[in-house]
Amino acid sequence: MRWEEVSTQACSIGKASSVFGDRWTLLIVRQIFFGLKRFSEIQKSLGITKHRLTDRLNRLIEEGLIYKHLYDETYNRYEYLLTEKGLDLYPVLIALGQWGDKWMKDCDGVPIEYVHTNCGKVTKPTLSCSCCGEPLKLGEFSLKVGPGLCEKHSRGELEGADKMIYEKISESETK
Amino acid sequence: MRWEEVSTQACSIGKASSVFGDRWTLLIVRQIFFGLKRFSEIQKSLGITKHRLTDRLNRLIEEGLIYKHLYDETYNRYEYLLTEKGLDLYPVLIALGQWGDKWMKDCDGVPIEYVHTNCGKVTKPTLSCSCCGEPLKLGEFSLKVGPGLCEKHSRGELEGADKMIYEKISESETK
DNA sequence: TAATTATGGTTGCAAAATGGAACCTGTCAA
DNA sequence: TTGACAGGTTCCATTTTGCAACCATAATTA
Repeated sequence: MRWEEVSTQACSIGKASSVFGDRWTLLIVRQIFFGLKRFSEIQKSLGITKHRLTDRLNRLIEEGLIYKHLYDETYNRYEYLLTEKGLDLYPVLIALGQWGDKWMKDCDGVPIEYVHTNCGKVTKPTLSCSCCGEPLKLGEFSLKVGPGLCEKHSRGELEGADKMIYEKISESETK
Repeated sequence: MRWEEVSTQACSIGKASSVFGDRWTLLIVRQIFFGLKRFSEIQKSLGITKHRLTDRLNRLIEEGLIYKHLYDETYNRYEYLLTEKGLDLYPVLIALGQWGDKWMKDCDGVPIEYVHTNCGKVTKPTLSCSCCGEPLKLGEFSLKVGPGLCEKHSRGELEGADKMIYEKISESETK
């Protein structure tokens, strides 16, 4: 599979990866999420070249994750803001942060904490079941072929990664 | 910041990104997570070149996310398995999948579903507060400078992305 | 008034990462 | 003894990225 084909996968993780499978994109989204909205802020903070940043911001605009807002007409200054689609990445950013906090920590402790406004406490966000609300732990859930893979399989359209995922998951289901 | 320096960030999302900031690494982890353990399975399913796959697998071993297991001595066959550190990425994979399900879906529906063994239902895993158990929605949590950033700031060690994140978050805290 | 600085870029070229294809070693199966 | 498969390695072309210089506009400073 060439890189351009990655986005054509049925698997949602694959599709999402096609947007974030490069050095900077996720870090740029992080910066905007944390409040760095202007070109120069993002560029200086990440040390990414302007060239590359222009490229990535345009890509993110094309993908509908951010939009450009002219906030000062006389100065002609822009800020980049997250759309609903972009904002909705917060579980990914938080999950990645939690993983980093746990597995790549240094001696100074957690760099950023999250305060749940409703209960007022510092929280370590956890994945939970949408039905029963219990934490979704490893080993307490199983994978299942969904309608998306199933339909494509019956039409004989599955190939590559999707096909092998289909096979592995159906195999594990019958066990 | 050069790419090699990304891993030196205090921010956990940055550190985590330094492992996954390339085209294939996260997809490889996904394949192993979904049950594709062998070199040739992963290689064929992703269509990645053997060269690149060797590279990425070695990197993942170095980082402690996977290990190589000789499961057939006479044939000299290996499988790649996730370590605890690698398995612990499941919330990231699931969160990314949920985002893709929502924002990059096609007409056939969700490709993969998760069944919560405890309650028996198909679940859409959600981030929840570790203290009160309520779903952690956008706008219902705030960011806070944690001990990691705080210590480094008082020692004057913050720079680049970390420094600007520190400033933005302290600013939002006082508001 | 002239020179300098800040923002938000673009352009051109060198360096690094990636992809494609061929090749290699060990084992088995026909 | 030929072929096939697993699990790689090597070499080279293509693509992506990084670096540095440049540009236009507006504001600030000397």
